[in-house]
Amino acid sequence: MIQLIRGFKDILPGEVEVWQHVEKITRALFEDFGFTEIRTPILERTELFKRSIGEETDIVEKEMYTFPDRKGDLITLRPEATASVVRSYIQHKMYATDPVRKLYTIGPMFRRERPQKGRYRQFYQINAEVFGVTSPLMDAQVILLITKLFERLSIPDVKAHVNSLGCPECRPKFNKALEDVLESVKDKLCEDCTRRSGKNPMRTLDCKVPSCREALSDAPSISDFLCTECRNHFETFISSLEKMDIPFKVDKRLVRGLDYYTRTTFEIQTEMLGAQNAVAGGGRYDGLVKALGGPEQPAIGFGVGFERLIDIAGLNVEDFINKPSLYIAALGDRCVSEAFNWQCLFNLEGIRTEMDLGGKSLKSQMKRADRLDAMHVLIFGENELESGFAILRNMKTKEQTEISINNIIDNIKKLI
RNA sequence: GUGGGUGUAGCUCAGGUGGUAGAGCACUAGGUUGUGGCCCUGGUUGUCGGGGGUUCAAGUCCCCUCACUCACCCCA
Repeated sequence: MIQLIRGFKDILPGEVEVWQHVEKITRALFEDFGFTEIRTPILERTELFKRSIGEETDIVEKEMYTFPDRKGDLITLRPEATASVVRSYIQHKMYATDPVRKLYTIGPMFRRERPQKGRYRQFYQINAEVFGVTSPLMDAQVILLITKLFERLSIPDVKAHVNSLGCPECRPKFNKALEDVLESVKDKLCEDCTRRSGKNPMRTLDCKVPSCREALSDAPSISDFLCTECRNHFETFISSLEKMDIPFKVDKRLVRGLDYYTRTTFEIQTEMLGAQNAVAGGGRYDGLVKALGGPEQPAIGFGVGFERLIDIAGLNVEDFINKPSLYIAALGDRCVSEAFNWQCLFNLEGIRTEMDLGGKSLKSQMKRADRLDAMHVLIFGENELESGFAILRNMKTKEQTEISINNIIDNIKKLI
């Protein structure tokens, strides 16, 4: 037997209904906030991800599905959505008609990591990006949007963690100060942190190894190094979160794994996912559009892990499954072929109707109608064919009524 | 990439110290010659994850491998 690929997953009937429900809620909310959908390819030139996410990141270094196509060009299954959306924004010169664009997309991402709870090699993300707005008010609105999404999906116990990573003006000063501290405690750091110290010192801040946390307990905080503009930006952001009554926590150790972030970053965390505590994450990336060859346009965006969302949403599959409203139990060849016509007509009228074409006994047809949870059963055998009246049984009340076979579609439409 | 746990019927799982595979549920047929759920009776289903080894004999012991799962790492 051929099995699906490790870390990949079938979404089966039953689950799909829940997915559709979550998508529906998401689209409605995002569109109310002025977002429009964009769909980009899942394959892009490898270069795009290297330049946006960063060469030194774990994603690019060891998690991407990259391979040469038949001409030898290196292409990659997208590990995240932002790079593609930015590419598309630039390529189609969306900034020309109106630099302010609010885009969302829902689709699969691919990362070759070891699978575990809440982590798949193909996973779905809801993504939203806002281009062309510098104001921190937009940062707050983005958090509001995520918070409301969770609220509408009745997701309990999530908390927004927020931080500022500064900008190309102030971050180097912070990095310098951090590097000095790292240098002074370098013999206490774990192997990973030693490596990070040189390449990406900020990432040592979210190391979970206790000895590293201890060694870095009085490491400088980025908030002490923010330039005036970044500080103002962050403060306005915080105060507008407060004004909107959005619960959040300033988390100075919140650093993120992608290089393109500037200023505001955030993560929505939960205790319900085992080791994976982030359901959503994102931030501002004011330099990325330009870095990828576009004009200087600020941007902010986030991704929500679809599987993780569904994991903690506690939605009942039963509430979403589609039950037939009518089951036709026909007996004998003549009745089956007549009933078959009716079934087609009912379906075309929007009345979901099931029947058995295999010549089964009435008892077994009733059993199946029961299993499918059909509301009504239409019984139609030789007796009914002769009398001209079929029997309609209500499966809940067990009430049975005779229905004239002439105009049976209309007669039944009136009753169910 | 590293470590732990688990792989037996469609599902949930039994199968001391090796002796040739079971239960419940599900499915199906009948009891009820044309009426579902409850009850009763019968029936179907297995490459015991895969490969190799030890043995007269392996679901059981040994080796290898694969998958699932949880954790590290990282992230959605």
